[in-house]
Amino acid sequence: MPKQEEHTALAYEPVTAPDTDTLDLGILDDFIGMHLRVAYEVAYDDFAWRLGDVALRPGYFTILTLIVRNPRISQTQIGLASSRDKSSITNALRWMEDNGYVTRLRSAHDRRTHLSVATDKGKALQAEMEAKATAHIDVLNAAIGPGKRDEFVAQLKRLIETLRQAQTEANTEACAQTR
Amino acid sequence: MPKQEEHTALAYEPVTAPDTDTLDLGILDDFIGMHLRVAYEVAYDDFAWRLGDVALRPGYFTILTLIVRNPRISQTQIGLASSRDKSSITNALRWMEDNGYVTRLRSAHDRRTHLSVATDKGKALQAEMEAKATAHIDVLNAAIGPGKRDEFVAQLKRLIETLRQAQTEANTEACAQTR
DNA sequence: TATTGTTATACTCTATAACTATA
DNA sequence: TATAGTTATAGAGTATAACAATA
Repeated sequence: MPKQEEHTALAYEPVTAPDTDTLDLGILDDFIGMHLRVAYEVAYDDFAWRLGDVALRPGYFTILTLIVRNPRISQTQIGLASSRDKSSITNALRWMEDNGYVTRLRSAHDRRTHLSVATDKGKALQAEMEAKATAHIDVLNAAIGPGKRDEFVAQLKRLIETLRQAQTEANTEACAQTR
Repeated sequence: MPKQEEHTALAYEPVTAPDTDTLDLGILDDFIGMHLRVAYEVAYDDFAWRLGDVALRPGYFTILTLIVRNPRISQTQIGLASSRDKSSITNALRWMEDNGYVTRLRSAHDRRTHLSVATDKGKALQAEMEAKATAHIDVLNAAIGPGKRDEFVAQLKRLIETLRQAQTEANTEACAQTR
């Protein structure tokens, strides 16, 4: 028995595939989640492509920008502002420190917190990335439509807020029922 | 030397973190890529939560829907329509076949292509998922704004199209320069 | 030569849980 | 007890590249 047959029971019938150009997407055309995934992917790839030689990965731009604009920001704050868990911040921050983009201090008021500050090299890198981010955003804005950027971003934010609230409420209910 | 100091040169100075509520996001507020990532995440989580007991993962909904609405669709066609590589389709399809949701035939016209058809069980599952997807989409639409759904989706699609074209053109140029 | 699907492998991004040190 | 950050680990989702069968 050929290995392939282990998982597939192929019938050899005179059948043909539907026409690729007229596939019926049904509900998928309105299924925002799919479009969000693909949009995120192409946006990520475009920014990564524009960064080119610049060493940082796209995801690190967010973190470095937060540090440059908010000296002595803590890692918990970075996580909150970038919607990532603190454990996801640690690796990025270590890489930035190892490569001389960031220095970490320790708060005198609470010796648990590590406060990040950008070095001159870090500030220069952030400026370089921000210039490429601006070009990237310009292309996105053109695609979204002239003057439509603000509303589009507002819609994305409202989407995020609403779903987070719905989740929080669902959790609260689940807890209440356990009691 | 404490292990921690291998990577961090902490200075013990009297410094404090900035105020969490007034962090300066700078360009990040307009950085659509970040919002797209988070929006995708919360949308994915919301749909996964709504699916609950239903066995399929959110990503499989797209594939199963394509098969139900386009009987005898090929795996390459599924990949194209869902913006995924054919190798990513294989695993999903094997799982669906192993669990009796899908049957695969082979085209008589081109014996390389495997054509997928949903079983009754598969159709029932797709209907169940689609009902939950509808509720999910309703919440998203409310957040986006009444009557704004179509434009929002159109913007996402245009964004995807534009960036893909830009990438294609860049590749073409790169090839031309190699000659 | 090109294409369909399979396989093995690996990568990115991210989270969870257990831990240390501080509070 | 609770919080900040670290670490080890794992998971989801996806792609790349080499391959066999077929065109």
